[in-house]
Amino acid sequence: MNHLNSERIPEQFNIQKFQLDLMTWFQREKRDLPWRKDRDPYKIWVSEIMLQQTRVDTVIPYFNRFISRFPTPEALAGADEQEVLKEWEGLGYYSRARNLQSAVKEVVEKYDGNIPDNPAELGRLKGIGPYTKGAILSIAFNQPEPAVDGNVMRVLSRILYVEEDIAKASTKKLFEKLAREVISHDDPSSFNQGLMELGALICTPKNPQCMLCPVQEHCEAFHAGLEQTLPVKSKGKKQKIQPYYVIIAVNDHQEVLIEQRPKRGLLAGLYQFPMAPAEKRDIAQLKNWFLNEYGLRINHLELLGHEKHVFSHLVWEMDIVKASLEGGTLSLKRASWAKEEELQILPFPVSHQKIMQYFQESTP
DNA sequence: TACCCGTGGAG
DNA sequence: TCTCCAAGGGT
Repeated sequence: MNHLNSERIPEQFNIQKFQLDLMTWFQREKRDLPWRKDRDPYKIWVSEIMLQQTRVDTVIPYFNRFISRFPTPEALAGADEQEVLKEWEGLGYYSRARNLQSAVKEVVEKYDGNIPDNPAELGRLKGIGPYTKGAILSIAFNQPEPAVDGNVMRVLSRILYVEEDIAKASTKKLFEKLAREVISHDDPSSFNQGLMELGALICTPKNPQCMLCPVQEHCEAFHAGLEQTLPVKSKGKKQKIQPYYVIIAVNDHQEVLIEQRPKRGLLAGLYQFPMAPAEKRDIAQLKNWFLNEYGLRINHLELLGHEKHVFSHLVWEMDIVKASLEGGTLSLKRASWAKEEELQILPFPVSHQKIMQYFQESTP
């Protein structure tokens, strides 16, 4: 059905020399990163989860704080989930944090705190997919397992002239086969990290620095003058726009109304200010909606401003309104009143940290 | 398979 | 301002 692996490797491709050139360059040029100070599998694991779809510069401070707070699998396993989410606040893709803690708990319970060093057990842990499994096995345990991420697909697509669409999920399997063929068995850690480091520093998506490339002589795309056209990557679809009213409701004690988001889905388990879908909803309907949802009567509404927040797959257009409530004790539902100090302890998504600014500026 | 799931930086 | 993204995984 599909071609044999060897058909994808050019006849004249010198695997040994390629490995040597790549790893020699990596040893000389590798960045001094916090998770490269030792080979603690736990730290490698945490770093790999944080680095998923996230830039190195963004991760560094989060990694340092996280490891300082949870230095061992036992420390993370014993922490409150809310505390873990607070450490993850602002990093995005929050299910990573939940899955990481869940998997670490399993490691502590089933493996006495020792991270598994085999593909089967490691790959069964929550949040560890094919890439992360290979990264941990190669970097922490020096096993010759492929770790194919976006960097590796881009680099190998150019080196070996692969024209398959790297945006398709099925294409990753092809690159895993190719990586398995060219990986160094002497130093799988340096080889895999070298491939990724090359993708991050030299073989970049736009304007690759071929003149500085340590494996230029091995690169099919460069020889063809087509390094700019590879890899082939189809475009994603546009984000859907969602309009909302975000309500800042303050009581007589200068407490503000907040709620926890559902345990599943977008921003799961994080806190937020009440949000009303604004689709075809006027002020009267908004007051009615608020009464139904929270059991509180709005007296007057004041528009404080507008914020746009862009997610990977959707956009929130938020009108921020301050609600003055009718006096007296009413039957509060669903949400709760929070003091200023609680807002600092609970995890909020960045979109609602923006709202928090409005609250703090409106109440001296 | 296609879609869901965040954020901030670069050009 | 707009587009593309950055060391993916879950469902």
